[in-house]
Amino acid sequence: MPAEISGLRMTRQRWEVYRLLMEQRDHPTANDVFIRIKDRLPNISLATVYNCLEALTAHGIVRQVNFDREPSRFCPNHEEHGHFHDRRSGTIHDVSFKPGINLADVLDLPPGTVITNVEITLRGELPASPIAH
Amino acid sequence: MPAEISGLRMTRQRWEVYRLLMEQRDHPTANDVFIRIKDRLPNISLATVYNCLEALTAHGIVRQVNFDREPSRFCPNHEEHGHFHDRRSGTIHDVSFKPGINLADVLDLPPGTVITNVEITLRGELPASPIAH
DNA sequence: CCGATATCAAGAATAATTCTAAATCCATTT
DNA sequence: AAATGGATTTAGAATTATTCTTGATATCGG
Repeated sequence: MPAEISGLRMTRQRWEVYRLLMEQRDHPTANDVFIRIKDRLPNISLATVYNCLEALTAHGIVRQVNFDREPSRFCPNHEEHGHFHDRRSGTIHDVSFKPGINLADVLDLPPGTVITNVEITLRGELPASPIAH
Repeated sequence: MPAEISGLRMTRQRWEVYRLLMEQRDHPTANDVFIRIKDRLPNISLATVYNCLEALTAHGIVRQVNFDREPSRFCPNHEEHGHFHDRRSGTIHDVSFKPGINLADVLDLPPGTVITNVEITLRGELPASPIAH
């Protein structure tokens, strides 16, 4: 366990939360993390999971993703990306821009606008997998 | 008051909620609507405001907009557009794509993906108004 | 006008998240 | 190593936006 990541001192709990997000990249909720992490930290509390996720988020180590008013989900992907929620499977997928595309270039914003944060969420259906039939 | 809009039967309450959203396009929350609408409907309940907003949303007459986990906001703008939250003033502005830009063209999605819903939210700072100095 | 159905109102219930207070941990100094 | 002080963890209470429940009220077709 590193002593710190991005200036955030690592504790056992923060490290295990971070590790779980890195290993299970399906955008779990705080409660999902709480349930899954009990293998390794049987005594952790839900409040601590929230604390850890908040600390990791505040330091830019993980990203909080919201779909409408559903429970927040968390992912450790640093690339600028959006999220696609597949109605059919209920799974969430990272979506990036096509190479060379810059968000500021496609949006109609006054010149000089500073964008500090972007959230793009999509819902729909992915095509049936070409491998699957 | 029309008998219905987009297949939704208009009631006094729904009509006033709708009218308020059309007239005050600053993306109010349900509670904002509740407070503002008391002039016209002193006996309306917050639950009814929620009911009306839900009915209007379900019929595509207004749109529910979420910023992180803040209270939902509502707007009657039907154009495909995103929302920019200006940190300096706290105001929310509609943002559209530049003419000719199609979201599906700039995102890296598998061919055949069906997008049913898009939400784009931005945070940042608008430039100081060029008129203002 | 009458009955069926939809809507409204008031307050209780829900659920995600945050807060509180006490216990514990950890790094540093004595 | 013990003491100190600050950060972290824990458990449970509190908060808050929203939804649900129930009974009352309004509305529509006949």
